[in-house]
Amino acid sequence: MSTLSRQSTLADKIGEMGVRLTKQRRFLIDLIESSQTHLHPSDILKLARQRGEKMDRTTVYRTLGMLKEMGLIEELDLLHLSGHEHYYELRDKNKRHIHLGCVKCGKILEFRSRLIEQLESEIRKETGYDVLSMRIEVAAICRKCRGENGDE
Amino acid sequence: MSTLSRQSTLADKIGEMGVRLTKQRRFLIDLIESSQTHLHPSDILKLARQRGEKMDRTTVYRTLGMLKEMGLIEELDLLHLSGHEHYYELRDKNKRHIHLGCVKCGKILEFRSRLIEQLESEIRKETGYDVLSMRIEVAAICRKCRGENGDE
DNA sequence: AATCAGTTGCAATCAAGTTGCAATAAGGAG
DNA sequence: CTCCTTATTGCAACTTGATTGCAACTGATT
Repeated sequence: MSTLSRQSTLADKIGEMGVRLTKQRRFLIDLIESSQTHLHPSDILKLARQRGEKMDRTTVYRTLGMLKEMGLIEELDLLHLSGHEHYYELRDKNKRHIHLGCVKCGKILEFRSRLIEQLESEIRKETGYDVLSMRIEVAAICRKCRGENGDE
Repeated sequence: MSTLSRQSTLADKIGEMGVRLTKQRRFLIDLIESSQTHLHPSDILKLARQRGEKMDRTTVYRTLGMLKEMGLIEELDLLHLSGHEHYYELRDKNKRHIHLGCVKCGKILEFRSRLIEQLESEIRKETGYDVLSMRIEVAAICRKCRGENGDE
């Protein structure tokens, strides 16, 4: 499940775009491609250091910014349920999804629906805007937290 | 179009909740209720100072935080098209809308659709989560900017 | 192997938002 | 209308997330 388990699509794409594939970029890309969770810059930095990679905060921000500009990753706020950092995930144009966060326990659930694509094409049709990306974040209370305690 | 043009619903609600209605809160509430645009903390502070109100950054943040907690205003990121500040707008439960931002000129368009309500009830039904608020922000290119210049 | 523009790391800086606490003022009691 | 209590404000210091300028380094092409 790590670095070489599958070909890095991002690395390929980046190479094609004439961008240098440095050790740091390779590490960050592998991390995002293999991660099951939403990562934020300090996560990435911490993981890099744990694995003995040389990596600076600045590089993390710059690389994430670049990947975002290229449309390869998606930036999330996750409703700022904890801190104000941004989170990042691999972009998958064919599988738009919603992030549903519980304001009590902080758990993030991903939710898919064909309504998202419908909404997107409605926007295109009615406004004439060219949609690049959509961010749908929902603040909610999960069943467990609702059951446990009415307030707090 | 200003302060007294209509009764402040927010001020009433706040009064009912046993919260002190100070000069600063009154000003901020009036401002948000009468504003046609999305305001961020430094806008509010600047406007207060221009009108000779005594107001501190801290108070702006605290008051916005309180109104947000009470569910009376909505917090937006507007995709961070300019800076990382948060924007605020009056909450209107019956009129959920999307914020559509042009990544080139920065213009924000509001867009309504019955698909939003459908999406919300679908989430409730399928996940069992109790939805408190939804934030839908779309990065796009407006017709004008697309026409003018293919890249940049 | 040599080259060199693209990248990185570091230190300094910026910007947004928060905290602790003394001074102030809202609004109910008398 | 004045007093009193306590919530609220303003200020200064601080924290956190992100950015910038620049010298040193390195990937990849010759």
